[in-house]
Amino acid sequence: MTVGTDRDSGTRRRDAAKTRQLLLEVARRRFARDGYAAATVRDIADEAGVNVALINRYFDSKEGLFEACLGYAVEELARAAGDVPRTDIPAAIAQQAAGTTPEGGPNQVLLLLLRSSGDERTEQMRLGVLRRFAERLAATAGWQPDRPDDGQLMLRAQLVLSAAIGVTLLRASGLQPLTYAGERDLVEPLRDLVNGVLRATRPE
Amino acid sequence: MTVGTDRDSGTRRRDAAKTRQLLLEVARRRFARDGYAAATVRDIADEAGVNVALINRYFDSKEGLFEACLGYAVEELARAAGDVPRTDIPAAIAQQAAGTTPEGGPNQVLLLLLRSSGDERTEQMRLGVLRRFAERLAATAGWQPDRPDDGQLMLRAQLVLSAAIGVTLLRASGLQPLTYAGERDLVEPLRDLVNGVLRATRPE
DNA sequence: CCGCTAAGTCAACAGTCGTTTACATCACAT
DNA sequence: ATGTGATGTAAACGACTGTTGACTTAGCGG
Repeated sequence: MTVGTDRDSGTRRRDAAKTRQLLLEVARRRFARDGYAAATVRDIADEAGVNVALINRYFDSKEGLFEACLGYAVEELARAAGDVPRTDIPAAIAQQAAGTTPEGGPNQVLLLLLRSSGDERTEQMRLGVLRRFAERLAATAGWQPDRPDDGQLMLRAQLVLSAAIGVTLLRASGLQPLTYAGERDLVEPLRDLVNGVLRATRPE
Repeated sequence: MTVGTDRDSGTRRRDAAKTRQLLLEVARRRFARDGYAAATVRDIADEAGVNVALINRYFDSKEGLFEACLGYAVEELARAAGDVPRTDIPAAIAQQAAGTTPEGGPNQVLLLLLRSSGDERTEQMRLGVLRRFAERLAATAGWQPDRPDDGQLMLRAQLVLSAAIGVTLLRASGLQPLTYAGERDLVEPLRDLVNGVLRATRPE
């Protein structure tokens, strides 16, 4: 083998890229679930099964680790938004929301977008993603970047975004039946919500 | 005067009830804005202009202070819900949301409902308020406690609650134009949202 | 005026936080 | 096989956390 000998085939006991990735996965879940301040680097390192010092080695600081998590969220959200055929927003929202469970399910991207570290630069990063996301939502209702907007469309788009984020949060809180509603249960009500907010004042 | 002499008329330099109240007000704002973990007892005490030890004297612990804040939120929310004529939910939501500003405005009750201390008992308290709030919302759409619900109505009511909480959160994040939208700007879009979600499948 | 209790302050405690430094160990090239 | 840089570990640092006990002082009754 080209990689070092080990009991497990094809894996190395020491792989910087792999442990870095592992730290990121754990940190994303912990930051999303507990928030920045409540999530400690020791907890993250322990759950990842590595030493605490590696966080500072690979990410400089706790803040750096959080920023890396946020960067991942940005990419993931851009990727998810890119797949949406621009007509079925509710389905996309339902999918995102459904991926968030109280146990810290597979997908907590939207939750991460709400956690704050207090750092100004990270905060701007966060706001930028939210703004772009809202613009994309507004575009589905006829909003255009150059054309002067009276603010109504963008405001309504941000209202939809609010709902998407609120659903994710309340699901994480364990509120029933919302928490244990499947993706399919969420699509229809969300469609009514989006239509109500965005199509209500649509000119044509 | 029956109260002790002081430069300010009618006020005492030492008043347990008053300082307790002052601590509560500051704590509510700090907990709502920064979350439980990030808000330190020293910061709260300093902003209130009193000594840190008084927090433990009056509220036993930081957890006790947080619980007291949550209790206030419960009362405040019940009071606000009591005034609503049960027909104009959107206006009430808009009012609550409008009271939340990024600088930590006059009203952060909904924000407080999302902050978690990790304590199990406090968590149940939090969930209880959310549940009751959702039930009240569902009732406006015809839901009744005894009648068996297929989950649709309650789910949709919780969706509205999600939107209300999401708006409050995003406003606190500083997202524009949502953040600087007045109460009057919010009412119409919120009405469309509530109608879209709750009236869409209404039988009659 | 004096004393006693309530109200508030002060300083320190033990624990935990993020971070750093010095050391050990593995993987690979030579 | 062996040295060497990359990878991971252990232990400690100072700062900060919530909390506590002893102390001081204001306010009221006598």
